[in-house]
Amino acid sequence: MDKTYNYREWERKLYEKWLKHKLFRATAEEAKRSGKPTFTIMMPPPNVTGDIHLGHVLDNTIQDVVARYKRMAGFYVLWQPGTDHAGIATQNVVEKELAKEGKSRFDLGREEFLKRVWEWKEKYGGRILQALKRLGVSPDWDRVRFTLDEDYSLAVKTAFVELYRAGLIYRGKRLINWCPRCGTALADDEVEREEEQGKIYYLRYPLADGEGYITVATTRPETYLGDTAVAVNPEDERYKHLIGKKVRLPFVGERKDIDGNPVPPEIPIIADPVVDMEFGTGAVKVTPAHDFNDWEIGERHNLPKVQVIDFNARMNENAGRWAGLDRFEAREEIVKAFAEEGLLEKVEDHTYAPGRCYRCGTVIEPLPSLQWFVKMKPLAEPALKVWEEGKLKIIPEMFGKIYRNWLTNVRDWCISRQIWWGHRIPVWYGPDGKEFVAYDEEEARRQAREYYGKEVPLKQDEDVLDTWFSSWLWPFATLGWPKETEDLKVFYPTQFLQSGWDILFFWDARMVMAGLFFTGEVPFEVLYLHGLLRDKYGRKLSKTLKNYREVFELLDDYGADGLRYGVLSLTPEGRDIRFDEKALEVGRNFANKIWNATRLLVLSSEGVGIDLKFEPEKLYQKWALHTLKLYAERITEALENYRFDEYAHLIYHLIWSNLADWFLESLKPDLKARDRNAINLAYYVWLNALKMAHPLMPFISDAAYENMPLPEKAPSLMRTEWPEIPYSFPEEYGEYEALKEAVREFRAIRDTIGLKRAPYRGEVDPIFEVLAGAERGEADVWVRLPSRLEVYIGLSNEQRDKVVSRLKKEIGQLEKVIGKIERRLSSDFVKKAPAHIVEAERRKYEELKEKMTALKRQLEAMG
RNA sequence: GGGCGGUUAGCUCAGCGGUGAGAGCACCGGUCUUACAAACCGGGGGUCGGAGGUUCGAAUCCUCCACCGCCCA
Repeated sequence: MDKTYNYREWERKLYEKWLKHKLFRATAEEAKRSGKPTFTIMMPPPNVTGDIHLGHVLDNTIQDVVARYKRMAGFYVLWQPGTDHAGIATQNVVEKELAKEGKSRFDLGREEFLKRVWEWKEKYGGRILQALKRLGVSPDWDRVRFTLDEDYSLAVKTAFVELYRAGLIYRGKRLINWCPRCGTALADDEVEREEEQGKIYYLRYPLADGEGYITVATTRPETYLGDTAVAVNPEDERYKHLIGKKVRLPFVGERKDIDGNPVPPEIPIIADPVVDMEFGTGAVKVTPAHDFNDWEIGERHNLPKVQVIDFNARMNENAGRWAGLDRFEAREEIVKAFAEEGLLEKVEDHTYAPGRCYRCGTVIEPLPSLQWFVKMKPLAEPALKVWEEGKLKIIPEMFGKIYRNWLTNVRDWCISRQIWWGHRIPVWYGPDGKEFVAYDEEEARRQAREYYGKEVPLKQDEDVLDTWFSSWLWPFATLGWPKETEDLKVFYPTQFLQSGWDILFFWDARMVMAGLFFTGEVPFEVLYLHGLLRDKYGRKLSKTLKNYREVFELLDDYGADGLRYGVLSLTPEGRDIRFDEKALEVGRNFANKIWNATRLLVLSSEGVGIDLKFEPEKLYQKWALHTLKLYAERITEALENYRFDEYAHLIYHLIWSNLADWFLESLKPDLKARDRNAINLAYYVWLNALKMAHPLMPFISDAAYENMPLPEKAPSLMRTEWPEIPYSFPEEYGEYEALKEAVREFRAIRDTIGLKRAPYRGEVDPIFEVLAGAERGEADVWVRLPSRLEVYIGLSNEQRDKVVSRLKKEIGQLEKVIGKIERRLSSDFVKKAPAHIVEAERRKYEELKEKMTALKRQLEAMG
């Protein structure tokens, strides 16, 4: 074995081996043949043209831990991988490429453009999955699905048609979030808001009937051109007398509303209770066509809707002299015009939160537009119910409340996107605009023939569906739905789904809705949400800040296991993760520790027949077996409860702090003596520890396993059984723990004097000598260790003074504790606390008291 | 405005009613002890955000306050 663990080489070698043995493969036939219960995990499909980042590392480490653990625990595991077509993001990437050639997608036309995107996808689409392999993850790569696969497209069309026929999809003219850069509508949750510094403008609107004006405050003066009312609070004494009067919008001629009807520049002053009297002047301009609140007000008061900004974010013909200007240029010009006429009262700095496109950051423009929507209420209610009834478990619990809050307030979902890359909406229109919803054109034609009584030309909707409209079908569409496949029967519903909390609404909640609606099943038993990775200062990881390193670099520097360990051990339950490379160092060192400990075992047992047969004899051996058992129980529990950070810490503590630091040190004399029984016991202990490390650190554990001369071996630890340790030695465990305490105290005293070895006296297991650096011998004084065991360290007269202060300190501490227990034992505690607690407290008191007397006597004897 | 969290050692976090408050990192001192210096041994360090309350017992439960953060409008 090499002196240090060469992870690069082993990672490559082992992954090849795992693939060669088809260890990740999962088929319905084999699942049935195995007779095992199935356990299905759906990989959140990464963006097909995206690059791997730390979020993927965390995502996939968690899934791999679960997948490998469940396989070992006796389940037949399917981990379904795949990628997502990420409509807007991918289209953006290709459009950017085109832009370099000076072209737009319209220059190419739909068909040619899509060809280009597919080319791009073929070229780069496998990249992210390839990158995941370096992490050592174990999904069934033979089943990779893509949301634009032919089968998958059928699922999407079916979903659309079924929802439409159930009356849950409709087309309507609504105010939607429009990204002028991406040129598409967005769903509400695709809009992000963050506070920024802006300005608030106070505009004077002259009253129509003559003298005076009313001042409105706005952050978006350019939309005044589309104002159709001024609203005040009905309780507002300042404006009560103005309600019902009209103002005349300056510089405005006749305008047309969105239905083409003329709208005059005189607009009413209306009263509406939503108006905040404290904000600005207490009077607000109402622009129903460009603001969601105003849209609502408009609906209530039957106001016309005047659009003044077009889909390119330019002012339209309703803007009169400003028509054709960009909306922000128009703002400047309009403010200037108001100022010139003395209609600008003032401008103040103002913090506000404009909506921005989550894909490109452009300020979104609310625009009235004809779009397709999904009615969410009827889908949300059952999704909420299954959680309330415990049929869906959300971990950590806190997110359940957030899930509930969202589902309770959910609004209709705008699913049409004005882009080309995606699932084209399966709707065809007749010459009169009549819509025919069908799986394909042929069926639409049939419907049209029936409707019109003759053949008419049909035109398919130009738009595509929101990507989430395809990914919400992922748990069953990947398994063949709507066909009734064997896969679906065997592997669905699934057991475990994990994601970052940021897509709880986008994806997780919607999958529950879709699962219930289309299959009548909760699509997964457990929804596990983890936090988002941030830098060590708590900032989001971002390309512009460059506050992170590439995953490949981290893999090179720390190895896959180091990265996996580091990321998982950092992950607190539910909260965001402050990423620090230091944690990866810990992981890398841990892997190296495992390697070296294995090396000790292997090198020191050459020539000894390993058959894993042994009899627990010595104290340290029984302690080790008991420790192994304790940790196996705790680790299993942590994994069963999806407490991954705890799992990471437990396995670290077992292997390093217990087995390496104590067990292997205690074993050394027996190794030297080539004690066959001791060595086989050690192999047993070590093998089981490696098994428990395997889900988190598959490479180093398997590398160690490969190096161990065992009678028979599986192709990977993943194909071995999860440990259940049938040994229990509570007595000896306690005894050895006391011995550890004595060893530490002996070492500490020896250290303060600066000795490498020191004489000792007392009844202890012989291993004490090895561990403590103690030997039988003579001394001037014998000092009792402040341990439960009666062990003495022998000192010369000169040395003892150095120890006195240490003893005094220990006595002081003990006194405090004893005092506390004394008070407790003479209080109501004795009467009211449960008997076994009181009993334990009494025992402890006696023990400490005894120790105290011994120490005090000792101190006196030393003068 | 509605909802959800957090505040424990210098840092990141665990502990979430049973009792000298833990881990890793950082820090200080020592060590080439033949698996490992990516290591070993030892050490210092916290009035568990504040104030009340419940309890025999509170970092842990309740109330209020302060500060920080997230989501939705």
